[in-house]
Amino acid sequence: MGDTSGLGEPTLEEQIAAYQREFQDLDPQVEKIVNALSRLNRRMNVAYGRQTAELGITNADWEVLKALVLSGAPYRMGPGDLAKRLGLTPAAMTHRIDRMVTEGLVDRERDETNRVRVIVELTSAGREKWLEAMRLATVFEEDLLQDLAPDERVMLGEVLTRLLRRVEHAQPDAGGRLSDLD
Amino acid sequence: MGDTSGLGEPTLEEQIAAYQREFQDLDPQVEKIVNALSRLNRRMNVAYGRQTAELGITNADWEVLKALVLSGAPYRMGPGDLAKRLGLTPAAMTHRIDRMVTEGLVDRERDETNRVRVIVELTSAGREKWLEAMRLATVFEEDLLQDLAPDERVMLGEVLTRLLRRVEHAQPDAGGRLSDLD
DNA sequence: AAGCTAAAGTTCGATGCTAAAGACTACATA
DNA sequence: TATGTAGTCTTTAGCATCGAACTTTAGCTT
Repeated sequence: MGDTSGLGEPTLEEQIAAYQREFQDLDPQVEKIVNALSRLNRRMNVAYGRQTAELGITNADWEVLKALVLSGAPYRMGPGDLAKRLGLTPAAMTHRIDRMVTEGLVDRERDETNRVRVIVELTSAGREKWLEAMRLATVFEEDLLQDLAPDERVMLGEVLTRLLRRVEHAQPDAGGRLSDLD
Repeated sequence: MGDTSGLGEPTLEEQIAAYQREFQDLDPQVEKIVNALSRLNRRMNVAYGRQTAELGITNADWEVLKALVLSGAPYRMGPGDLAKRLGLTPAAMTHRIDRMVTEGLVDRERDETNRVRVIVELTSAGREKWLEAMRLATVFEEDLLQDLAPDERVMLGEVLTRLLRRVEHAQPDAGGRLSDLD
């Protein structure tokens, strides 16, 4: 008992209560924050996934496009750098690029100055896809934060970056195999 | 150039600047919050992954143990319910349970009252693993929030649950195939 | 009671990932 | 110039996942 919707997921409050029932020495305030962060992130990823699907690409594609665009003009990176940036193995990057080349989102060519290197370059179609995805994403994000007053937004941003600084300092960029960048 | 550490990841500030450079009509405040949320979550998952690895289990195992424990004594669920709870297909659940049975974390038996059903039950070893994982997790979580004053914690919890309520109301539990529960 | 329908779980084929091995290129050194 | 060495990408083998087909069981319907 206690499950609100069928079995999909208990409410956050129910879940915290269950944690307290099964584990002593638990700070409900901490658990509330941490679990809300996780859930929020999952919901955001679901939303992004819907939007990219709507555009005919995958979240995986979107990540690559994002990395290329954010690298700045002329929107070129090597597969190895892309892999590091996205937290993938180079092997996975090879296949991902294979697919994206056939989809026309990026071009792959050999670096003529160093023929062991490969250059992945954003196509104009790829850049356009990224822009469309960004338009959808920003609408969703603005809607998500709609209920927050301006000063709450400032405060939230400040607190989150403080947490981030703490955890990034603690684990100074260990090759985190847990994708889902930014 | 702007990249702080090799290529692993730009700082949050650098990234926001890149977004603004490549995309007009962007609210940096919103983007800061959203990107901080994503990064924070990824770092947390990396940390949890290290801890579970330390205990000789995977994050996948941990999710299943969590669902079983939080379901309350006698810590039994069907594979289908577990799959819904974790956002997996029943097929994936079958294999995951196979592995966890051989690891001694759960037992699998047929339901005698309805022989098409299967019951997955937490073993005492499984419960003990979950408790150990929780001990590690709570230490990490408390450390993460260490710099937050009590009133900041209250505020953060309140704001996050407000965001969560908004997004959960918007997508009322669509079978989000994006794992990483709670 | 026989057969239909729905539900639960497993099996099958394909995809994407990792880790490790392999192939190729550039650069340094002798 | 020959060769070792490091770096970059690709290939291979193994594993987890998904979507869909399949098997088994329970409960209805007639």
